[in-house]
Amino acid sequence: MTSMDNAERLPERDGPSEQEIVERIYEAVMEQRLAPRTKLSESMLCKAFDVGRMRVRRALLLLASQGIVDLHSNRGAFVASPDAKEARDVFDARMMLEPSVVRQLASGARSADLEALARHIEREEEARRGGERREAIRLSGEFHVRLAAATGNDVVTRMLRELVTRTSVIIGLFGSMGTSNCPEHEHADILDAVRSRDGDRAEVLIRTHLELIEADLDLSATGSNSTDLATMLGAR
Amino acid sequence: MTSMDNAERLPERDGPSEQEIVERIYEAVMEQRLAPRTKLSESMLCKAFDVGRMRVRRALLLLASQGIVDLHSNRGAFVASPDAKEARDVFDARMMLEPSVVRQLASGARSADLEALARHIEREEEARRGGERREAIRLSGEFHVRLAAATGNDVVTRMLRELVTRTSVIIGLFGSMGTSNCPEHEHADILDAVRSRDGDRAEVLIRTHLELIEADLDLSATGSNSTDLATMLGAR
DNA sequence: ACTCAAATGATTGTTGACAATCCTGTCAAC
DNA sequence: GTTGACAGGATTGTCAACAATCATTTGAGT
Repeated sequence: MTSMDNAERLPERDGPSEQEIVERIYEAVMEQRLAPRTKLSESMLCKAFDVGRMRVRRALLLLASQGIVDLHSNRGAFVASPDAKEARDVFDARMMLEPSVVRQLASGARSADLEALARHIEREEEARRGGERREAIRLSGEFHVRLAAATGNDVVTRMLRELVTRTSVIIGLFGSMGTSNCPEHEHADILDAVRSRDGDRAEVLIRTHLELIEADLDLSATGSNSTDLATMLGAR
Repeated sequence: MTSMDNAERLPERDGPSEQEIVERIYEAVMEQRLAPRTKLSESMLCKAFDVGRMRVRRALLLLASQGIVDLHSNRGAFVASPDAKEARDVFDARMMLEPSVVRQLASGARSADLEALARHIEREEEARRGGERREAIRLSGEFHVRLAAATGNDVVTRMLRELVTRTSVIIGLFGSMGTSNCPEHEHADILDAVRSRDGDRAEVLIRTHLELIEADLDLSATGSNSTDLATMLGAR
C-alpha cells in the first residue's frame, strides 16, 4: 500500500485502478457474494469494470499473491478454496496477531480511535438488526481490521486485512449455514475491555472469540483442493 | 505460494519464472547487495534474467505488494526505502509473531526440524568465521524464516519471510556499519531453549534478540522518504 | 451403450509496437 | 550568474494481434 500511493491522485481516470479492482473483489469476497471456486475470467472482469485486460491481469496477480484467488496456469483465476490445513494456518496466524493488537490498544490507544470503533459496532449491530446479512458480514470482518488499524501499525493492518478476507472464504467453505459470522456482543465486550485498559481481559476475550469462530467450522469436511482428490484416487 | 504452484513443474523453461525472479531479488536484497533506493529498470532486469518485459513487470508488482520495492508511476521501480515509522512497524509485527512461533516450537516440534535448524546454525557460524559476510547475513535472516517454517504454518512462514526481508532493507538504511546482523550465540541459545522444551525462555530470548537488533538501529536519522522532506519544508 | 480419440472453440500467455510521461541537457532571458 | 522554459532522449504504461494451452464436443470403434 504505502509503496504504491502516488503523490498525485488523479480524480478523473479512464477507469478503476488495479488497486480499486482489488478492493472491489475484496469486498465481494468478504460479503460472500463471490463463492469459493468461482471462476474469475479475464474477459468477464474486463466488461464488469470496463477496463483493459492488463489491469485485470495485474489485479488478479495481486489477489493471488495474497491467497484470495488461485491462479491455474492456462486455466484462469478462481476464488480460493483453501483446504482444512490452510484454514487452521490462517486462524493460528490471527491467534498470534490479534491478542497482541488488543493488548497494545489497551495499553494506550487514542480515544478518538476507540470512539470510531464504538461507532463501527453501532453500525454493525444496526445492519444485523436490519437483516442486511451481507453488510453485517462485511462490517463484522472489518471490525478486526479496524482494531489493527487503531494501533497505527500499517504492516500489521495489511496482514490482518488479508487474513480476515481469507477467513471469509474459509467460513463460506466450512461454516455451518446457521453460523452468523461473529456472535452477538463479543465485539462490544472486547472494546469494553480495551476502553477500561484491561489488557489481560481483552486478550482473553479476543482469543475465545477467535476460538469460537473456528469451532463453528467443520474442518474435517472434504476440504476442496484437487490435492484431496488426487490423494483419494492415489490411495486406490 | 500454495495458490500458484502448478501441478506440473516444467524442468526446462525458456527462462526463470516470475517466482524465481522474485526469489533472486529477495536474496539480493537480503544479502544487502541491492541497496535501498537502487533503481530496478525493466530493461536492465530483462537483460539480467534474459526474460521478457512481462515477466519482469509481474515480478516487480509482486515485490511491490510485499513492500520490498516501491513503484513510482511512470518513473520505475526502486528498492524500498522505508522510513523510521515503517521500520518500527515491521519490528512490532515480528515481535507479535516470532515469540508465538518459538513457543509453539517448544511445545511440540519434530526433532527432524530441530536438527535441520541446528545444521543451519552450523552453516551460519561457519560463514561468519569464514568471513563470507553476504552469506552470513542471508543465513542469519533465513534462520528466522526457518523457525517459522518448522511450525508447519505456511501462512505465518510467508509473512515472516516478507518481514525478514524488509528487515534487511531497514538494517541497510538505519544500521550502524559495525553492527553484524544477528549477534553471536543468540540463535543457538534460542534453539537450545526450544530443544529443552522451555517455551518461556525461548520467548524471552527471541524477544530480547529482536529488541537488540532494533536497538542497534538509529531510527532518528533522516529516514529516506520524500515525505520527510515534504513535512520538513511544510513545517517552515 | 460405453470408451477412447481427434477436432473445435474458447481462454489464457506472450510478444511487439505505439502513446504517454518523466528526466536531462541546452539555451535564451533577466 | 542564475533562473526559466524548451527540446531531446529514455523509460514506462497501454493496447492489439498472435501463439499456446485447455475444456468440450463429436465421432468412430468395440
